[in-house]
Amino acid sequence: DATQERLPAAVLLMGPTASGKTELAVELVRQLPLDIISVDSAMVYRGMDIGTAKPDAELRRIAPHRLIDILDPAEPYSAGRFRDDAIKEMEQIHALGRIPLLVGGTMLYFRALERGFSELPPANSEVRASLASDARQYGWQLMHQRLAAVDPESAQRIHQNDPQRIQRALEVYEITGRTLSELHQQGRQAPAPFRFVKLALVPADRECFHRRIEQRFQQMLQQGFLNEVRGLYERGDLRPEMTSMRAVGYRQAWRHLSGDTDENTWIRHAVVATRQYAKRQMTWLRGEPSIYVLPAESGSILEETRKHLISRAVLDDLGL
RNA sequence: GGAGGGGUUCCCGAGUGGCCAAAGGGAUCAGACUGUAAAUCUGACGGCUCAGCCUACGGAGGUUCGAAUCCUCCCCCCUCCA
Repeated sequence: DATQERLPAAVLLMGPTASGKTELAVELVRQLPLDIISVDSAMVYRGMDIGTAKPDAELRRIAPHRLIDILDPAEPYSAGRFRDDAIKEMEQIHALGRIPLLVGGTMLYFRALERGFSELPPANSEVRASLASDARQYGWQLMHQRLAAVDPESAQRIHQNDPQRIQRALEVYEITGRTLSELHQQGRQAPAPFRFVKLALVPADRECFHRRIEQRFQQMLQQGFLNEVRGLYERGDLRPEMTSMRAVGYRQAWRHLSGDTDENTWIRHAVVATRQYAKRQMTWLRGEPSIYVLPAESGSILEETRKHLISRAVLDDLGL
């Protein structure tokens, strides 16, 4: 832990959607030598602004966000790529004599940064396509059995109704000739070479929070969210199964635009999906070790956060 | 006024004498999470002093060993005819 202490600090600000992360981050940046890196699997996409609650141009002039708008929605992104990108950005920020502030809600990305992954091959679209086509023919139950034959350990861990994970496990085996469980046993990448100070914005009152989610969605609609998605829809090259178009809100709007749902229905579904997403994020947060929890509704969050950062000696390595 | 259809657990909706605290779906809650993660999946889901008991299928009675299911009356909703 002594070596750990010598590492430069990096601040992680986590929290479910609609908990006020961006606001807090921007305020912190105004007062402290922090530079923001976004930890968000949807904000990476250009042209997905309203539905991702991306900070607007003015906010970003005051508080630049890295890893926002780095991809076209037709391109895939992944946790692995995020890890590489984020470490690069963190090192750059450190080299400038500043401290990285990683803000977002994509919990797997935080996890990837802190704990790393095992040596696994990245996604391979051909292999995935061929597995998907097998699955269409035989059903995922049989695919799960196929997995059990080569990698019983993973098959036991992965539920037979979980197509995404079955596919991934089979993909890894097909590409490497080695099983996922075998590769897991060989350990993980090193954590990013930083000392993480973790903050979480967690809503204390669930009912209030749900109301807030609903209101925020209504706001997005007023800002023209549906038109934003219509623009993407009409490009013609995007498809609903792309990672970008599977994002909450976009997915439901897409279905509406293709005529599957009426206005009331898609809006209702989008709000529900947002709540459910937020709940999953909070499940991650509860299990997160050594995290400093701030009730999202509290009025003095900013002050409290500052004090905590100072007490954790975040600013010490800059000699502040 | 007449002829039909209907009122089921938070919502939608199946159930037509016992196997019904009641299919299925949704919501909600809880959980999992190693390169798709705003994804994908799992569990719980009337209450309790929990191998049992209590409350519950619009209301009140009745038939029956036994009713969400059958009968009577009442209340409410929908469609059509007048």
